[in-house]
Amino acid sequence: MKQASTDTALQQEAAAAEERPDVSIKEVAQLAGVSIATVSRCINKPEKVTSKTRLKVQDAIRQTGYSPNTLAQSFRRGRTNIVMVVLPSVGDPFFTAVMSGIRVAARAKGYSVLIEETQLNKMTADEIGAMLVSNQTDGIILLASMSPFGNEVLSTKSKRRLPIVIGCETVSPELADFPSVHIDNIAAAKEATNYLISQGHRRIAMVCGQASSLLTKDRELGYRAAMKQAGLPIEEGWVVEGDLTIAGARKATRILINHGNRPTAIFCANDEMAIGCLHEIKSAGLRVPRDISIVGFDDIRYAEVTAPPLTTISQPAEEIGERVMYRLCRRIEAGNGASSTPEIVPHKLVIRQSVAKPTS
Amino acid sequence: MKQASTDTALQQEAAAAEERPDVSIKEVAQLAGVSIATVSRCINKPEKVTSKTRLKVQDAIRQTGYSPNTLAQSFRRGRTNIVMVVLPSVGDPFFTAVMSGIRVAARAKGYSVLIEETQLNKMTADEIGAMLVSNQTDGIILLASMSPFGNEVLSTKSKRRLPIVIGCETVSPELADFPSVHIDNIAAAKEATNYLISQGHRRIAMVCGQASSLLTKDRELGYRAAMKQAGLPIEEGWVVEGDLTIAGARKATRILINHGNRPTAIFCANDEMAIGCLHEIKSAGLRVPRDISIVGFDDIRYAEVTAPPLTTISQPAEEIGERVMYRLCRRIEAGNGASSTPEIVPHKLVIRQSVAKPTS
DNA sequence: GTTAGCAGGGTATACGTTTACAATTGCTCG
DNA sequence: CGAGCAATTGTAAACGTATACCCTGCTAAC
Repeated sequence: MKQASTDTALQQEAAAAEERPDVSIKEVAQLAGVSIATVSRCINKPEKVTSKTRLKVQDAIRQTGYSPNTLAQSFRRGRTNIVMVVLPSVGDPFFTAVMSGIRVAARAKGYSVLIEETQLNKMTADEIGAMLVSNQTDGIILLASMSPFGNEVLSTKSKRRLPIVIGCETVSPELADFPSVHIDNIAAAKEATNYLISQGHRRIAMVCGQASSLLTKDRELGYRAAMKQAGLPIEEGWVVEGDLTIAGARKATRILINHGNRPTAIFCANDEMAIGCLHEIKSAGLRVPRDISIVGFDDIRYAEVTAPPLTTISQPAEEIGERVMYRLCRRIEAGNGASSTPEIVPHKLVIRQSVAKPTS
Repeated sequence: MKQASTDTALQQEAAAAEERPDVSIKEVAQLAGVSIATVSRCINKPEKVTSKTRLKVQDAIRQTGYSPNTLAQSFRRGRTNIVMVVLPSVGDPFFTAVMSGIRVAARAKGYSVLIEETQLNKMTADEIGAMLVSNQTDGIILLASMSPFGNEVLSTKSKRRLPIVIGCETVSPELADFPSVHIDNIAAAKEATNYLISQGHRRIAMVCGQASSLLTKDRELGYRAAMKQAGLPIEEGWVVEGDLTIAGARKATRILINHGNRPTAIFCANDEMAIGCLHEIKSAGLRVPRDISIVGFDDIRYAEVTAPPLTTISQPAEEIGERVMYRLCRRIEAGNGASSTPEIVPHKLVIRQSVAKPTS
């Protein structure tokens, strides 16, 4: 009896010291008078355990303030419940929208998400490799093209059976065995360009992204296809490269404004650049859309609050995020058995006020 | 000899099967003809090993395509080299700028970063707790106030010695033992308000953030202080709550526009809302700054491309991010011994064109 | 030539969990 | 009442790494 009361005191003490950093399953087992296996089962497969012992164990857990050591669990189970998403830049509102979608799906499935940027501090292929190799993650979502780093990195990981899915980015043929979800960038860019053409524009320029970005490369392809189809020439110097940022686009736009044969419309590979473009045109004392029309791409949330509001291609960003995350989950659960057909989601041309009929 | 050549063949095969998922340190040791301890030392403390054996081991590593199991390492060492950052929303350009700073510091220090949002799907206190408890991280950076969830969560973790630092957010007294880095929000808001007053405004309203956000609460405090100091009244209904989003601000602004005693200037608790405010005013057929002046807060990169460009308070976002990450590192390395004095970084009023003298 | 010192490498244990397998208990049914 | 079976619990091994400790052999100082 005396002994028992001492025990109780000790328990109280343990309870007071709540959340000591070092309570392990062992102490819980001891306190509950069961084996560690039983404690483990109580937590992971409660149905495998008598309600009586379960109660004992739950009490002990409460008293010790025990919570399982996630590191040990990850180690033992071989999974971390963390997924990595690789994107060009967290600053781009479009990608953050996709991230939102990813995140809600991740939460639903019990995953945390680790974010890596490729754009920031231009990573080397080695760094990318190192990044992918550190198996702290159960899978990877690529929102950024890895092609600048060589796709071998990917196939290597693929061999290692680390699930990878691709979002937004068009998938190059050699990566066809990765699931992907994205819009039809070529068709969308074509649609944007055709809209300008339908408004009477003939001198249409483009501010595209870096060559390294497949995604924007596709948009350039769509633009060129539309121009060709309409029998319109693309003058030397009408396709200039921004770097997907406002500043880059301003520089690019200045070139277009000073072009001997100034375009009456500019198609930008994303809205971020369209905003830069818009601002640069206004800074030059020209007016949008009267002097130059602009079409953007992505329909970020700032697109409708610019002056004038931006005509642009809208992508279902959150939806892409959710879908891509679910695809990844399927890959994690079912292995390479899970389907790898690309999932094409619909885009939409959103007409606002940055396009008018040309005056010249 | 024959045996040897067979071995070689096997090695080649292993090399071909590069990156098999299951090469462990054991196989490397066997191939190199040393113990696993030596292999481990070669990797972690190369100076503790003869260059001859080091070479042997490195060869073996190359041939097997071995890379250490990060999960096992984390488990053994008790650290993951992952830090978590908790912020209200990844969509806000200000926070993504802070994230950039965090990320460069993290990269420099060899950390990955895990992101959690509080705003998205309103988390419950329990969820927050669970989030913090999963010890997959070596430390936490809080860019969002935890006060809506009760600060006990934090003190609990603190007891567990999980390093926590606070960024951007003003630190409430009971959390004073956490290091923090932020601007003086009250002073900055005062400065913004005083600028409006100096331009002749007397009817100044404010669009503030949710009550749950200490950060924006401080800005409201600064605004009120400046008004009081200038002897200006704050009419009933002049302080309206946005939710830090464009949409929320538009709703709030509509109320202000329709106020019986319409303000001639509006101070917004962040730029995101200032953009919404700006747009709503223009939608109502009024002009900025002629009819209503606007001052924002944060100086996000869109602030200079609005029409008119936004007068706002600039924070050194990237710098805050870097500093806060370094503070966290010090906490991780030195424990609670590391200093916990708040680090105040300078803000700056950036005058653009959204403020004019009042006409009425 | 002997020994202290030391550096390099091996042996073996521990980290906290999960789980296959063994052992025990309790129960049912003949 | 005992055999057999199912349900429950215990035992112990394993995951891959890092490291404390020990052993070996070499060098240098006397």
